[in-house]
Amino acid sequence: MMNVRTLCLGILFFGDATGYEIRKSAQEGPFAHFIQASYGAIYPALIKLEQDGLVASREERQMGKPDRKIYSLTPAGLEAFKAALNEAPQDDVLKSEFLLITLCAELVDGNHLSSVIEEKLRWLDDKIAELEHAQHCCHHAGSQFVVGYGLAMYRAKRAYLEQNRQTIEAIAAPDETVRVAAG
Amino acid sequence: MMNVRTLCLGILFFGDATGYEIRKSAQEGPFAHFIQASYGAIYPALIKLEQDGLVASREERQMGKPDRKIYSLTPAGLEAFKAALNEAPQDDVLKSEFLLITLCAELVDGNHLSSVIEEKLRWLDDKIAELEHAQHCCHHAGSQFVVGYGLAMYRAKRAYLEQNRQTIEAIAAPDETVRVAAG
DNA sequence: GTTCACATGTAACAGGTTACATGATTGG
DNA sequence: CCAATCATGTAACCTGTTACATGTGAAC
Repeated sequence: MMNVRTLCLGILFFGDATGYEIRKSAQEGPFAHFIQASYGAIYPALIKLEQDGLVASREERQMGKPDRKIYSLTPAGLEAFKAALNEAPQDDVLKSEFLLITLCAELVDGNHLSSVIEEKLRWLDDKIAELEHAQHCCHHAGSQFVVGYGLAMYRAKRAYLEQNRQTIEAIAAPDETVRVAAG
Repeated sequence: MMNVRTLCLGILFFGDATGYEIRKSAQEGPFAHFIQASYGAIYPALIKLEQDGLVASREERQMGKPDRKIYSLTPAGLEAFKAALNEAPQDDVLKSEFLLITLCAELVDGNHLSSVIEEKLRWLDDKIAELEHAQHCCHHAGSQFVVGYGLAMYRAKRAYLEQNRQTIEAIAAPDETVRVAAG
């Protein structure tokens, strides 16, 4: 169910948008933490969706900027989206290179491990700040729920990481070990 | 970096295993929450890894059961794995149909939404129990860290979900709305 | 007797990503 | 002047999934 098609329908449910804007919603913004898609997937999906009558487009000429093609959900599109939502969801999937690195900390250069952790903490701080901001701006119930869910998750990760980083940093490989081995 | 190849090397780092066992590690067990792979990806990957000299295999005949091909990491394989770990990790990726459903709760049948939430709670309880068990069994620092991380995450999700479910259940579509619309 | 766990492998297919192609305007 | 943002789209490619093919023994 959760392919780029459904994703486009979902974003259009919240308002008309161009392919460019849909990709931005999937890349940044408060819902980016559980959604992702690239141009190469979105544009063909929108074309197909229009052929299937689930979305409609109107073109808009702009001065200076390129023309934009604004898509909107058709009644049939809304029904299709509803139908997708009312199916049983698949299990959530997390892919984390970060956790693989921490899992095998003894094979990782101490400096590298620390910098990876620092970066992760900074990234989490950014996300938390972004979601806290979104929480105060948006008053749609579903959005608030999802943003709150993300916040709870990120805060838990951040707290755990800060409190337990030393357990893996202690077993990380000293500088030279890895440098020699890799050479 | 985190493709099935690297995943196989990672699992073999913890001990020799067959393709069947590698897939089990990726599917169930304490690391399943950030790793995934199917037979169709693992077996070809192992064959390729052996051609590249990163793993070695020995065959074992068994009475009653099919023969098994036990793979182990070669020194070159260990170096390749180390090199992968010492690169900058890509951002974690979460795909969640569950969150898309909650985001658009007003389009979802109330009964369906509640049953999806109940199922999610049960799933989280199972995972939490599994990880709590793993925490007491395994004394490897990296494993403990990763299991603890997963626990912190799942507990935060569970608590948030239980405390906030009514905010979306309140706006879910009453029974008939969806049934009529979908018909 | 039928389903599950063990065990390996292939092939068709789906679903995406990355890079390319194009081009104007604005801000540093 | 160079980079970034806006804006759409294609094509080659990669990676992985699902389903198929095959077979035994144990448990229910």
